Amino acid sequence: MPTEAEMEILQILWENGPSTVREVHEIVSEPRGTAYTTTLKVMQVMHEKGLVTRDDSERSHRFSAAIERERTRQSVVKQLIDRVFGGSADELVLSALGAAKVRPDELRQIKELLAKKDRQGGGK
Amino acid sequence: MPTEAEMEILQILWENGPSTVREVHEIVSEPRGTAYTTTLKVMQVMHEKGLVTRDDSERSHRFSAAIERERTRQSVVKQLIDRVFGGSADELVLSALGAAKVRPDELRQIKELLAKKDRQGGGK
DNA sequence: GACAAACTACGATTTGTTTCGTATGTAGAG
DNA sequence: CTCTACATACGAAACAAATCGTAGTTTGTC
Repeated sequence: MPTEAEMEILQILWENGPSTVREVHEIVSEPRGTAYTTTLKVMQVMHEKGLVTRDDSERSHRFSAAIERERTRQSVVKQLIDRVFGGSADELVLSALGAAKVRPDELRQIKELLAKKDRQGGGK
Repeated sequence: MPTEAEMEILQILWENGPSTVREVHEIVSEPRGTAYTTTLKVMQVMHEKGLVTRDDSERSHRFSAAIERERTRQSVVKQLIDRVFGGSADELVLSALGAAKVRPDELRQIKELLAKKDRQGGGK
C-alpha cells in the first residue's frame, strides 16, 4: 500500500503522465518545501516497491505509475471503510457527501450510478 | 489526527461507550494478538493527546472518546479526498459505491440525502 | 580537457508509531 | 498479614516513513 508521500506522487503521475523527478518535485515542493533529494528518494523507493516504472534511456529518468488509479483508489477506500466506518460503505458515502461541497452536475452523475446499481442489485 | 491503532480503539469506544483497557483489549487483541500492555500504552498516549478522557475514580480506569465520531470521520474523509482523489469529493463517492456492496436500504438513505442536498445547494 | 550545472545513488538522521518487558501499586481471599 | 491476581506507569526496542547531506556521474560549453 502506498504511503502518504507516495500517494501524492502517484496522483501527479496519473494526472500528468510519465514525468521526471524534477517535474514532480516542482509540484510537490511548493506546499511542502522539501529538498529535491527527498522527492528523488521517495521515487526511488517507489521504484523498488514496484509502484512506478522507470525509463532511464535518457539522462533524466522518466517515471510512470505502475499501478492503476482506480484499483488503488478502491483499495484505499476499502481500508478506510473498515478502519474508520466500521465496515459500512454507505456511512462513508454519507460522510463524504457531508464533508465537501458537491456540485450539481456531480450530483447528477452520482444519481445515475445509484440508479444503475439499483437496477442491478435491487432484486436480490 | 488519530493513527491507525488509535482509530481502531476509538471505534470501540464510540460503539460501546466508556470502557476499561481490559474491555478494549479483549476486542482488539483477537485479530492482532498483541499484549495487554500494548493496548494500555496506546490508550495512555491517546490520553496525552487528548483523544480520550479518563475516569480514574475506580481501580480500573474508564476511557471515553473525547472527539466526536462524525467530526473525526469528516476530517479523515477530507484528507482522503485531497490526498487520493485530487480534491474531488464526488470521485470518492463514486469509488466508494464501486468498492463495496451497498444494500438497497442504504441506497435509499443515500438518495434521500442527495435529494435534500439538491434542494439546498442546487440554486447556487 | 576543464568547468559548471543538473542528475542519480546512497547512507544516516529525525520523527512518529507500535510493541513489549519490567517495575510498582492495590484490592481481596485466606 | 501475606499471597495472588490484576491494574497502571514507564522506558526502551523494533519498525516504518520522510528528510537531507554528501558523493559521484553525465552533459554541454568554452
